[in-house]
Amino acid sequence: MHHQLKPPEAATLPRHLLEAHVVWLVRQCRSLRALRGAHARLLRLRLPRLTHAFALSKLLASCAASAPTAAAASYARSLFDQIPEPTAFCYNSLIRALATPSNPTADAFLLYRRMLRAGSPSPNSFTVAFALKACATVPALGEGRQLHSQAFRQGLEPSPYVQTGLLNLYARCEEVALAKSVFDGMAEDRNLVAWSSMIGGYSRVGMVNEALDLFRDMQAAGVNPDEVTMVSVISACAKAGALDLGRSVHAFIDRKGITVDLELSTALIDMYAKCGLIERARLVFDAMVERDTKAWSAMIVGLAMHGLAEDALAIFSRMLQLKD
DNA sequence: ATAGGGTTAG
Repeated sequence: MHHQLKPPEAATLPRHLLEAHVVWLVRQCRSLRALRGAHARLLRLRLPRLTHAFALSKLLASCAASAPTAAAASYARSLFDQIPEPTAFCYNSLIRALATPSNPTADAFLLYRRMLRAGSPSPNSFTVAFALKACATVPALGEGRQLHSQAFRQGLEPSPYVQTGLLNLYARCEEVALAKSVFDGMAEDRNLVAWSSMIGGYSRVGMVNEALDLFRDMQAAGVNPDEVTMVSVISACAKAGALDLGRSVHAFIDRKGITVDLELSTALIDMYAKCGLIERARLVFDAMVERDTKAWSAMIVGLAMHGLAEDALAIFSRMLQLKD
């Protein structure tokens, strides 16, 4: 009954009901295409001006929360441009949507700067957190450092989302000393994301002992690792070529009931291959319910490293067959 | 009025 709302009815309904309808309609959308469809239907309702702005904001936020693609970014920009007086919420959503891997220029950062220059609306912790994420995606260390000092000046630095955003930015930029100083400053607020990000940073630069020590500290601090944490821990074992350790970490994963998802399976394949247990790598690969290009590649590269060229080519053919 | 951090191969 909700979806049968017609323009003549829309004009007579109270605003909160129209807004509820907008929320309901946007929440149904599972894809950009669906979002565009909802947009078209909302336009036909000829909503009052304020409700229309509300609808555009909701569409924009949903677009920003969808898969970070170039298409989502450009649709988000077009939505933003239709909003007469964008609020901080709108800016935040667009900054979030612009943080795509296919958007190598720091557009999100430029928009943040434009917001600052205009003087209004004022950025909040969401703005900084999304902008930091964009800088981490690029990655853009210089822009991220500017965000850091501005966040400090605006008193937004204490937000845990800003903290983890900074930590992650530095970790992704391989600035482990900077990442560590943010991490140390978090003291009481160190949550799962902060621990995972810091462990990931150490693992990325090959500081495997630091990564593994931190993994132990994390457990001592009573924070339970999840599958994302374990990807970095397994990757540290792979880089160290530490088979015994890798096996015991794998046993830990099973014992704790941590989900071995696509990413963790790929990390395990890589670890077993690098540590010399290609058959265990193959077992993990065979047990996977879905495989992406990285999973196939980890298996193929692993077999190739072990001199199993024919097996590698056989897997490659299987991969090609499944593609079409 | 509405929203949010972390993951892997070569």
